[in-house]
Amino acid sequence: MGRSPCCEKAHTNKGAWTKEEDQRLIAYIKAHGEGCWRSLPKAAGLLRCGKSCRLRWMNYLRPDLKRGNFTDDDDEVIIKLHALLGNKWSLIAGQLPGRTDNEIKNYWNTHIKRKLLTRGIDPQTHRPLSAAAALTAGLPSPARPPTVLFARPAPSEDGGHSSGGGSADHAPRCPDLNLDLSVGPPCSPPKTPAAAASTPTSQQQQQQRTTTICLCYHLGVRSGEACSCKSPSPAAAGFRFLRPLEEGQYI
DNA sequence: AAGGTTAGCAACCGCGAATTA
DNA sequence: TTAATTCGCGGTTGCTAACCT
Repeated sequence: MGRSPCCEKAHTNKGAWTKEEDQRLIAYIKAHGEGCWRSLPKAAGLLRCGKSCRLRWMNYLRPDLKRGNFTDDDDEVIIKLHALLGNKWSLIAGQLPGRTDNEIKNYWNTHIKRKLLTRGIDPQTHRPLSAAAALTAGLPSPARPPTVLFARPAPSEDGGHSSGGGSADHAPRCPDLNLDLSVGPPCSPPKTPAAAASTPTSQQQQQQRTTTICLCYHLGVRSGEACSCKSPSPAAAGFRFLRPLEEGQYI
C-alpha cells in the first residue's frame, strides 16, 4: 500500500521556528487542544506540516516541559532504563516527567555515552569494553576492572531485539543488581489500546489487585520488544512481576 | 583576530503501528 | 478484510555557539 506525503512540501516552511509560529501554535492548542495534527497547520494558519507542529509542541512548547540540566540521579535513571529497554526513548522519557524523548536521546548521545565509555562500559550493551575496544576508542584503561552495571543481551548475541532475553533461563549477569523500575503513582494505568482492550479475567484482576505488575507491560512495551513476556495477556505466567512502589516512593 | 574543529541541540525523514473507512 | 490515512518513534542531519590552534 502506498503512503501519501504527510503534507504539501511545496507550501510548507522548514527549519527553525519563528516566535510568531510558536505563538500561533501555542494559541491554537490552548484553544482547541492537541490532536489532529494533519489539519492543525491549516486551521492554525501555519505553513508547516502536521508532523513538524507536533514535534515542535512536544519537544519545545509544551508547558509541562522541564528545561535545564539533567541531574546525576536523572543520568542513573536513564542508564538503568536504557539497559532495560534499549533505545526506547519515548518509554524512557515517560519515566522522567518533563523530559522529552528527543531531549533524552540527544543527552544520551552527547553526554551519557561518553560517561559510560569513561567508565569502561559499552553504552549499547552495558557490558565492559574490552581493553582493545577501549584502546581503539582512545580511552584510558580503567584503574580497576569495570563492573557490569546493567547487562542486556548484545544484539549480536541474540540476533536482535529480544526474543526471550532476560527470561528466567538466562542467569543474571549481575546478581546484585536491584532494578526496581516499577512505575510510581504519578503514572496512570496502561492506556495502550491493546492494554485497554484486554479485559482482565477475574483471576487476572485479582493478581493485579494483590501486588504485582509487569514493568514492561506498564510501560507499554509490546511483546517481542524489550519485555521478555511472550504471553498476550499481561497477567499470564511468564511475566516478570514487580512490586508496585509505595505511596511517594520513586525510582 | 581568523579559521578550523567539536559539542550540543532542534528539526527533518522514513518507517512501522494503529486507526479509520 | 483490506486499503488508506494518521500518528508516533527512532535515526539522522544540519545549524550554531563554544572552544582550540
